[in-house]
Amino acid sequence: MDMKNYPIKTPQQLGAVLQGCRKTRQLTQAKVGERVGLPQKEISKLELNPANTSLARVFKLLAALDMEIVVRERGASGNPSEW
Amino acid sequence: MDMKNYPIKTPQQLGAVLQGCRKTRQLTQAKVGERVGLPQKEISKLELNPANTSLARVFKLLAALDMEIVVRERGASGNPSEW
DNA sequence: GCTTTTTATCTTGTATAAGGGATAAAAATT
DNA sequence: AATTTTTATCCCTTATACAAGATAAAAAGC
Repeated sequence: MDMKNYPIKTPQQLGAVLQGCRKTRQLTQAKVGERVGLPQKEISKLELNPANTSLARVFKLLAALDMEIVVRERGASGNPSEW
Repeated sequence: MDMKNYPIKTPQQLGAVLQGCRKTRQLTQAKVGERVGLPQKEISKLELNPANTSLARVFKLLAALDMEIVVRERGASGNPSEW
């Protein structure tokens, strides 16, 4: 399952995708944490249980991974139900 | 400027896009708040100053607007520098 | 199997977001 | 321009995310 262009509807899905991106880049939680100024445990929490983490934090992580997001209507191309 | 497929790199950009989606649907902050079980003022804050709002809240709002997000590498198609 | 690395989970203290309630300010409608 | 609707901003209390520090648990490497 490709992480790319995967439609995300829940915090947990986002956490999983961020974890995938980090692994793709061969980075440890500690390394990423350094980049964004967070302790390793916070990266862990963000990947596993991100529901209550702040947007600021998420966007910092996205930047560190050279990623961005796009908002679109549900059911647009890439929807699993069409795969 | 079209909200659709607009690359988002900051919480504020996301807030603005969410506001745009809401207006497109002709919904007031109060109406949207009803849908997601939040008072109007919280919607206001989320649109204007979303940095410290939680993912859970954002995804609730996305659902109420029938939207989803996608994560992708920066500089992918749709990047303003290519427009 | 043992060691090292990586990730997950505790505790405690502190800062701040959330939410009710109220209201000011701004925009829209007539 | 007056009224109604919509949005932004106060106060106050409560709940909880955050952070540091420590450590357990799991994975990877030898």
